[in-house]
Amino acid sequence: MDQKTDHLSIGAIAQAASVNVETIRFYQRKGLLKEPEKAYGSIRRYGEADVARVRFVKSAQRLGFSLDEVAGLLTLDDGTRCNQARELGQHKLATVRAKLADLQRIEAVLSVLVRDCNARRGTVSCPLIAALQQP
Amino acid sequence: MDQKTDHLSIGAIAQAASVNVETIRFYQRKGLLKEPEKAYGSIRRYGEADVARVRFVKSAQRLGFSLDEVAGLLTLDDGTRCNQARELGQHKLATVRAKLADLQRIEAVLSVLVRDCNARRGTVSCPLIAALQQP
DNA sequence: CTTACTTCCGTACTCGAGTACGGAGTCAAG
DNA sequence: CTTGACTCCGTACTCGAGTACGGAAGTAAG
Repeated sequence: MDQKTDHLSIGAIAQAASVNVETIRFYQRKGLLKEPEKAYGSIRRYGEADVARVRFVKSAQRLGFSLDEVAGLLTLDDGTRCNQARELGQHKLATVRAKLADLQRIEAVLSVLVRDCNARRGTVSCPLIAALQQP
Repeated sequence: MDQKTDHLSIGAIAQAASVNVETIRFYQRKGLLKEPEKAYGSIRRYGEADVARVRFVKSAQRLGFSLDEVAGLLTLDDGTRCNQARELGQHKLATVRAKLADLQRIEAVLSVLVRDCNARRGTVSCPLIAALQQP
């Protein structure tokens, strides 16, 4: 990438991306992050692009993507094989929309349960628990 | 619980609750489900209450509760501590809503990316990654 | 130059949520 | 009463996503 911005040690990139140093190394083993060359028998240096990449992994992960899926999303960043990338993007979009629908359903159920819990205070049994009893 | 309805073998309860036999045994080891006594050197029998309990675990799990959290909910099952159950539910609801917001953002970005993929050829940076930089 | 942190790298461990295995014992149909 | 399926139980394995450990080499401040 941009050579002149590759100045961060592994500890610095880890801190910048709010992850553990070991996590950086783990991602490198998984192929999610390249291992930069060590200049002159020295230590590896990372740049802002690497920080962004790690943050991206973490963000996508919070949305329920597995690391393998994130790896797939990251190939969209290539820019050189647009057709394959678009195809992959379309597939991911479908799964995103499915997850979205699931979460919306869950949100609806949970919010009703929590609200009823408030409203029916004093009633014999707890509606949240009762509601979960039915399949 | 109700003795006269305790007639199901472990295979039967597993099937009734749509889980694996091993999952029943796993839940017993976790303390999520009691291990019924075996009547006279025979096999263990389960009742409808046990089926309901397993289904409860599965339902709560689908709402994003971990098994430990489900265990917590189950101890509140006497119905007298609705407030505590509500608090657990509220906390879950907050995390679900956070996920929803993130997911909606990536849905928007991903759909734009897919639509503009071909037009975007040659562009250096990836809007997908850019979109996930915030929080 | 010394001392105290970092990095490097491999291997190994953790944790959650199960699944699989294998040699008993038990049950139910024929 | 035998045969085949099911149960019991312990142990061990899986898989994803990291964390921890430990010795050797590199680096930065005094």
